[in-house]
Amino acid sequence: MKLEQAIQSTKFKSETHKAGLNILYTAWWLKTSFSQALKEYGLTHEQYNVLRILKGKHPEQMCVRDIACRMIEKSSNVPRIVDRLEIKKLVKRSVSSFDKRETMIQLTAAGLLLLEVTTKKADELFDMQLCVTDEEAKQLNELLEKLRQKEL
Amino acid sequence: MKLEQAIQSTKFKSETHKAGLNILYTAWWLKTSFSQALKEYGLTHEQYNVLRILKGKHPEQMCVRDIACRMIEKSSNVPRIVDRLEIKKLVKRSVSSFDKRETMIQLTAAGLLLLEVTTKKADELFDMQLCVTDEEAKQLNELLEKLRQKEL
DNA sequence: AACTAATACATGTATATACATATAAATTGA
DNA sequence: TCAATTTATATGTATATACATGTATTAGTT
Repeated sequence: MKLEQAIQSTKFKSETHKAGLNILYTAWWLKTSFSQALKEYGLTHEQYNVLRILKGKHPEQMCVRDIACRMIEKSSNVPRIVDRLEIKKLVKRSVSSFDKRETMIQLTAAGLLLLEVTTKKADELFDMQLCVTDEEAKQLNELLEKLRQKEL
Repeated sequence: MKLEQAIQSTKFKSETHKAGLNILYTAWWLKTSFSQALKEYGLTHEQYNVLRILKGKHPEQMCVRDIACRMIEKSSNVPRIVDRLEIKKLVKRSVSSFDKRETMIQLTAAGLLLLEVTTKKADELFDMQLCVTDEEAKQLNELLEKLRQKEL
């Protein structure tokens, strides 16, 4: 669907301005289908993201700060997301012996299992939902990274 | 910044998978600088979005549903965003005389004034922050719209 | 060692997102 | 016409985002 239809607006200040809105809309669209797919497993996409990050180091533990800096949305409140994962017994908290300020997080067996199932679903969704060739995806990645030259 | 640095991850299942994450990250990045710019005016970017939509029809009024379907994030709770704008006297609510179920929303003079100032700021930000040529932006728009072929 | 600053995390608050439910008004159709 | 359905909005709840503050621990300085 054209952006014009999606947000019922036809006049944009420039192609660049339109690109900005197009990125925001596409991200919403992607997040929505992703969340939908995770719903039957009782996970939000932020919770899934934390589990994925933990998997990267598993069976090692990770501290909250290390998780936070790997999150897509940097302003995520990781302690609170971990709270919810802990209630569901998908992760385990423990105080670091190195540095008692640090809380170490580790996937449980249940977390690992759930992650395997949901990852399969999530990967399928990405492949199905995103209709671009490998070459186009590469081009898209280059354009997005150029666009973000000016850092925060 | 490369996505790899941004989320400290080097292995992606495919270029397409990376593109998905890249879109999500870029949207977060854009939303963040946008919100930052609006902050000194006491507006969130959703509140700004509603004001912009209202401006499109001003001085006519719009009903909640019409605003909602023009929002970038379709799951936005427009009545609640309008609540906050109303408290700040930036918009005015009234019951439609056509259909008493509809609530009509209209920009106030204060809302219109604030919008003019913030729009200037926001447009400047878009121009400054998004480092692509017109041609690249056009390409980006085409790629995003192709990517979204499979609708929700 | 004791004081200060910095760090890591938890927690609090306001707003937003996502979705379910409630309420009132309009529409449909028997 | 009146009951049932649909529509428009409001409201409630859980989670997330964005940011400020609190608390414990570590690191740095004198």
